[in-house]
Amino acid sequence: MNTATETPKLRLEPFKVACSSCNLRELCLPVGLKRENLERLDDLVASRRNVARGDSLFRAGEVFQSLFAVRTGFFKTCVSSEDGRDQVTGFQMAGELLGLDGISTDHHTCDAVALEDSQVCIIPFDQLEGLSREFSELQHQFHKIMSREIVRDHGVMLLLGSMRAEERLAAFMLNLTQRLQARGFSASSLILRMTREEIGSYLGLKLETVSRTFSKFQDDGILDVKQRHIRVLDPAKLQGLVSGIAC
Amino acid sequence: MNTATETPKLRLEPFKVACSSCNLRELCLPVGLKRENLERLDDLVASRRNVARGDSLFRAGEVFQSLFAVRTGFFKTCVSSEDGRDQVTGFQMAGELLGLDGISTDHHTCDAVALEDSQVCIIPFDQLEGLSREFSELQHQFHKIMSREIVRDHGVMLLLGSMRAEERLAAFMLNLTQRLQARGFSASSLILRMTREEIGSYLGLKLETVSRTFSKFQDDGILDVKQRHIRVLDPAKLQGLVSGIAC
DNA sequence: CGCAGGGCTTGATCTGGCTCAATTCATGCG
DNA sequence: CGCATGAATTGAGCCAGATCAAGCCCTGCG
Repeated sequence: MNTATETPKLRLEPFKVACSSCNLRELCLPVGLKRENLERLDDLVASRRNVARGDSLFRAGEVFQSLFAVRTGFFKTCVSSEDGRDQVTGFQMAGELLGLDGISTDHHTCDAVALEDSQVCIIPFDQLEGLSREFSELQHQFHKIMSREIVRDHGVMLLLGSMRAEERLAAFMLNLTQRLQARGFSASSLILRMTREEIGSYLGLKLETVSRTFSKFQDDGILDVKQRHIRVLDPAKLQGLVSGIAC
Repeated sequence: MNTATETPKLRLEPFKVACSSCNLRELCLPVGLKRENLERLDDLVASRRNVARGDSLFRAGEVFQSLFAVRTGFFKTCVSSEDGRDQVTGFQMAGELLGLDGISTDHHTCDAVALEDSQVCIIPFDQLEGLSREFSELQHQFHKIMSREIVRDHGVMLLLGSMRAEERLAAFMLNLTQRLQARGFSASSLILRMTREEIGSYLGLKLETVSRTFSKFQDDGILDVKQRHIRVLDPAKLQGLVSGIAC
């Protein structure tokens, strides 16, 4: 059926993508690993899992066994309180790790939900601990990743604890574009994978406030907003808002 | 001068407190360590540092070299944004670790300030990584501690993102009493080491709101508040507020 | 194609927590 | 001891963002 568009096979490509040849290796767990140790990591991170949009990768309460590295797609994580309140704690894109919260009690403490069809690499945690006892670079990189998550969380606390709606959304958009840029995407044009309500939950705002603030940024010539299609027209003004300039 | 109250010296006590004989070892880094490995940890955590009330243990921007375990006293950590906004990200008491944020960039990203005269154990981080490559129990316990910090941060995000002032203060008081209780203190009577402003910063509220909410809890018979002396009269009502009951 | 339903926008109104301000209280210091 | 100073309380008024409500847009499905 597909013969007309058959791709040329110049060399034998491994069917699965290994860490050692993954284009995310400079963002993900393998950072700083030597060639030979990278191959040991390949053995460990041997399997992958597809998660369809809307499905959850894991849920709070489930037993924790593995970390997951996002290969493609986009996730949100959310915690919920006893009385059903829900809080989005983060959005994860390619190269970012999911499941770190589960180490503390051997059970996941949040839900991870795919916001588009996604694929993750499965990293069995006991094996990761084993390998990181052998390679100090892997050990250190893993510690850095956990620490980075803590630092990120502190930043979100600062945002939630002391910023106004406009500043929160500006900080959010800036963070998103920076992370997309680090992955080779345009810093000025993007498609939001999450709803206004999910953004609102993350930023401690109601969806109407998020929507209104987007509209205001549009009026101010900072963004061009067409539903989930966003164009950043004036990144300097966004930065200014976050820094408290243009109060 | 003190001869009348001289304590009997039945056996030779080491002058310094070692991890292996520390009464916090069930809360701190040594959890799960075997006897013989504990002694290796003693060598690593060999020195301590006194921090007077109001002084900082470290500041954002300083080079990160060591973690610190609170031995006695009480700390706050706070991050600040470019424009000088300040956010308290946590309060730390005996047995809790400070400095985890520094691993990610080799520089501290927050200030740690003693809220009363305190003493910390110094844990050189490269040595900790070395030892945790030898002992998987130490490695795992350290990972659990980092993960627990992430889980705690997510809880704070939930609080900041979706709770009302009363619920926030109730959650805060409950958390504080539980941690004090785990350390052998009364769960019903405590002295706050921080100001209303610091509580407010942590909870995303203004100091006046914190003060008013304390007064309301007093009126409702939930707490007895005399400045920084707090008596918990009705822990069930506190719990109810957090759980969204008694709306 | 038409319609259902979820997501988004926008308007009107309300309110919890903020701001500003005045006192009181506790503590440490000359 | 008395005073200075920072911390806490309390009141009055206000406003950013929540809530309630209506309508629009886009997508997918029968």
